[in-house]
Amino acid sequence: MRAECIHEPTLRRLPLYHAIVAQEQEQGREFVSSSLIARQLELNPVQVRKDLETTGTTGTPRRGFPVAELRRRLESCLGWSVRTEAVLVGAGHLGASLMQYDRFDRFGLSISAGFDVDPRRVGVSIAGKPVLAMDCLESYVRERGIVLGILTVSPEAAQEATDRLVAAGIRGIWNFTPAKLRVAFPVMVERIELAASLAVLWKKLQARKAGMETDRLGGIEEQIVQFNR
Amino acid sequence: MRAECIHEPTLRRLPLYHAIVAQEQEQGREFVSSSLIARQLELNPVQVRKDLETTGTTGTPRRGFPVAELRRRLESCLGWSVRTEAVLVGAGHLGASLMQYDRFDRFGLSISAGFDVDPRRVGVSIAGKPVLAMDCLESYVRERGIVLGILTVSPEAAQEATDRLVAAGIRGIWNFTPAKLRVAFPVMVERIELAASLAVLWKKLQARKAGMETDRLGGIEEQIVQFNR
DNA sequence: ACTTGTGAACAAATTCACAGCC
DNA sequence: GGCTGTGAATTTGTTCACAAGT
Repeated sequence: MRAECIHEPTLRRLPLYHAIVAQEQEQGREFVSSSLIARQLELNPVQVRKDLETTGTTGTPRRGFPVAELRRRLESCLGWSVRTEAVLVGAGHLGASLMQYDRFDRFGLSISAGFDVDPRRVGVSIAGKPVLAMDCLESYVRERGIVLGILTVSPEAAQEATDRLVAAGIRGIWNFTPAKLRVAFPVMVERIELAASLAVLWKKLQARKAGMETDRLGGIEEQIVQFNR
Repeated sequence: MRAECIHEPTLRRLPLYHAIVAQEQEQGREFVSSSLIARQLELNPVQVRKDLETTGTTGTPRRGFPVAELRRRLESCLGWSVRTEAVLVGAGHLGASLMQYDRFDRFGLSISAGFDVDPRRVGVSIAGKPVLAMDCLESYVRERGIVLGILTVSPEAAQEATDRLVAAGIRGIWNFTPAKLRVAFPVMVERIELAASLAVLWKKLQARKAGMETDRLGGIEEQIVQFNR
């Protein structure tokens, strides 16, 4: 709906809500409350309500939010109801596992082909999708009007692959490499930040230790638990 | 150093700074300025300075920050200077690609073994690391005092694998599955949020379209470019 | 009781403005 | 001129407090 006014922190929480809502729906529940969701995710119920409000769903007091409608709206806000075709560049182990990952279906994402420089990988098919030679990339993307590229090449090869995707007319790149990609304006990049995630985990582990010490001294424990989001 | 007072948004940017600093160091540069980093990452230079300040590095006017020291301190804050052993559970395609991923070395992470329920995967070795049967998990973890588990099993198997890791005395779990894991307090979980990342990318793509329309009407373009972080 | 929904208060994060230095 | 460093202002995000509905 007015999906552009959902701010990023909220957007990033929506998939979590969706998982719970879907699970509750499968168990036949018709209404779900913000506090139920909050409890399971260790979040503040008000935050959950505010987030759900941005999806346009309206709950009824004493009962909660209607599960079916909420799920539909979450999926719409997440962009899961629109099907988008993507090509994947770099059909190594990581690339292959993404090509096989059937869950992308629910996210509205379908990978229609993989590309690789290595001739030994070219010609095989992974999960029914062909792995093609890099020569075919531009024509394939252009002919099919593909808008999204998934990048799972080595970091050294990342920029060149990007340039070719951009030249072929791609609009967005989902970057699984640690490289910072240089792209011209209208192309959007979203990177999976492994290093950042790991850094946060290291910090949580440290905080845990610190927390347990203050704990022994009769300190607070809630703030530590909250880390575990 | 006083790594506990680094807040999360800053921490998540540190790997980006590190990549640039390392690159500049390899090119023989001795000083790097916050504005140079900011330009490359499309960030605000003040933010870069404030972030770098939390690492304890102090720059000198007109020259910038000393590259070698800055890099060392970044690595220390990121936890890359401490070596941590991990086990990986779920040696499928994704698991295998993580076991082979040599870049984890720099992050202070070393995966010493993989575990899998599938007997066809057990016994092989990936990147010189053994893939063992799940029966051996607890004893392996306990004997070696392993603190970190990497979870790359199917979402259905995630909770059970988690319970076994926790029972074996693991302290943190790096969760590559979409499952929300239930763990007892002192265990910390950090999840790679594919769905959230993809949702953000969908939104960027929409925003791009909207941005280009307002652009045509003589609007602003900077805020859109900023998305591309 | 238990819920939604919301304005106000609060906290966190970012950006601005400018002083000081080379 | 270009740079660091920092308090203040601003923006953004979260939580509180409470009215209202069932």
